[in-house]
Amino acid sequence: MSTPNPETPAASNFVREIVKQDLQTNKYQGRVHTRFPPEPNGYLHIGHAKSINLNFGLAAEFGGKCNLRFDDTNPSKEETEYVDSIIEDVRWLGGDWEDRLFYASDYFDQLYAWAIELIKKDKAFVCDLNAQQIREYRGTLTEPGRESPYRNRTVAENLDLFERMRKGEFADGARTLRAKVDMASPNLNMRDPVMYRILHAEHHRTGNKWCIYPMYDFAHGQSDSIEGVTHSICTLEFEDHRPLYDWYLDQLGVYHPQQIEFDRLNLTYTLLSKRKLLTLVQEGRVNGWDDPRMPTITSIRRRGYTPEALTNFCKAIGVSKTNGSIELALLEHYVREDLNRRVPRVMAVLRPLRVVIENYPENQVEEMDAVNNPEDAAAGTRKVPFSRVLYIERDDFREDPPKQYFRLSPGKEVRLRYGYFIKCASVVKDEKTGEILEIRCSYDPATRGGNALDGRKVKSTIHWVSAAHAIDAEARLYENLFAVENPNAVPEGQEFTVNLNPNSLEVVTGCKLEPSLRGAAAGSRYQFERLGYFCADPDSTPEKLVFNRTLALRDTWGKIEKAQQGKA
RNA sequence: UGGGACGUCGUCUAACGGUAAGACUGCAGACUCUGGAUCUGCGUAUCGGGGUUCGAAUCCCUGCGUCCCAGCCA
Repeated sequence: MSTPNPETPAASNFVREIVKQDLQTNKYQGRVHTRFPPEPNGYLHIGHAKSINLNFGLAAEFGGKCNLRFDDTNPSKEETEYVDSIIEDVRWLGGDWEDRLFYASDYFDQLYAWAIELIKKDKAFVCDLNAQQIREYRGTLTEPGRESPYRNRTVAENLDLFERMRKGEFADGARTLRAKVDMASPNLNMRDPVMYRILHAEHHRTGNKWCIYPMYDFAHGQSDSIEGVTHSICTLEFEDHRPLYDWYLDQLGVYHPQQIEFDRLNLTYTLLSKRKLLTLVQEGRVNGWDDPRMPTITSIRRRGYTPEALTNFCKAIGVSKTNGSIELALLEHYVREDLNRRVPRVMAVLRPLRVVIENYPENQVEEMDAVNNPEDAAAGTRKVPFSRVLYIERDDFREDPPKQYFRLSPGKEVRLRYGYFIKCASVVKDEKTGEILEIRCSYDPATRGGNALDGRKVKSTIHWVSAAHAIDAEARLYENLFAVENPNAVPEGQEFTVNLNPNSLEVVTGCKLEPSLRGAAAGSRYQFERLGYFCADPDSTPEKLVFNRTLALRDTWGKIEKAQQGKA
């Protein structure tokens, strides 16, 4: 995994305890072998990061191995596009599968042979019931199912029919191969589950070689077995499948890994369902799978989150079997923690307000020294040009300041970061609209660099950019994609999209950046001082930089102001 | 109403028969050339009821609540 925060202790969890115990009892001859088994039918999201961290993390911690295996048993949903993105994402998160990149489809021949073996053992049969009929025969949660009328075919007949299924003699859905387990089992998965279905579809890897494809249950455990997996870790909803996982392996008499289930990740204000995320993409609610508002790994990367932050987050949330929901704030905490100590600071003005310093010489430019990262002395300093006309944040000036507002207002003095102390003398407004066009200030030459030799204090330090030297940019500011804590809670008869936050994206143009940002490479991360963490977007061009706001800084004033407005 | 699983601060996780701990959030304060960062302090929890035990979050019984399962999806 990516290097975790050294201060973050590797939290224990029940899966880790099982692995430790198995090591102690030498259950697998000292081996630890896990796997991450995504289905290539969508993009990976932050929930998968938890699983990746668990599986690869366990292998790394105990000197074991972790495979990357695509669970590609359903050709109708799976695509190479997804395979490629998944490989990229797992790698970005730090997962190292070495040379062990596998596909369930690698095992189709072996799986087919095993199916024949089960037929010969009279443990499987070809069933002519259609989907609807199978459902009816299955019974319900409270009533047992009935046996298929085709259950007692002879081994020879089954062998023949299965062979003809494989040869393509039958239409999709016409027949299935089913396991003979127990139609009266209280566990629906054991009521003669389908092993193979007929699907005349091109597979992304095996092409048209097959027209029958194994079901997940008949493929997963055996794939684990073939790969020598010791601990097959999956999510809670597969708990009911474990008896079947075990049954197939036992009937086949092959090496038997153990399946362990843990709770999938839930995050507040976030949806982690592939189906619903697909809907958002298809309906154009977001701008694709990598829209920075999405919880996909590719989006998170584009937005500026780091793999290290994700790893620390995954370590912190732990692994259990409790179904709960992690507060988004926790994720954001780990992102800020990581970005704070590694990312260079820079000055940028999102919504510019022109400031003219009346007593500053017309054509003078001074190069001010600015610290790149106060958390990292090795990051050094840079020069920032200062001149008579600057931009400051509109929000940093109030003509009529509310209580506790420390920033610039008429007659008040503030410090320009690394610049000078300035005092607001007057306000220039548009006569018609009343809009503030610019403010006129005076500076104190004795405060160069922001230091007052006389020990004078100001209540506030604000950021600025020299107008003549500024670079134009666009900033994309994000809020939660969903307006409610639990986007899955949908009012009767409505779509989950009603929970979408209409303000999740705000595009701000005309932003002014300090010149050191010129040519910033896509993916490079910065802290725009006092505003937040930003990441250069691939949409950037040499003419116009585009930045995504990864996350805002903690905003104490914003809180105070909100509270004040709440009272008023 | 069948089966499987799970209930510990607001949230997540720990405590493995022996003082209920940590992180996040929240609130208050200190410090600060980012109202950032950092530091300090405060607060709130064992689902209910019975039992076993010197002692129970932990073991037993019982009730309640939540989640998952009736795809030829994974």
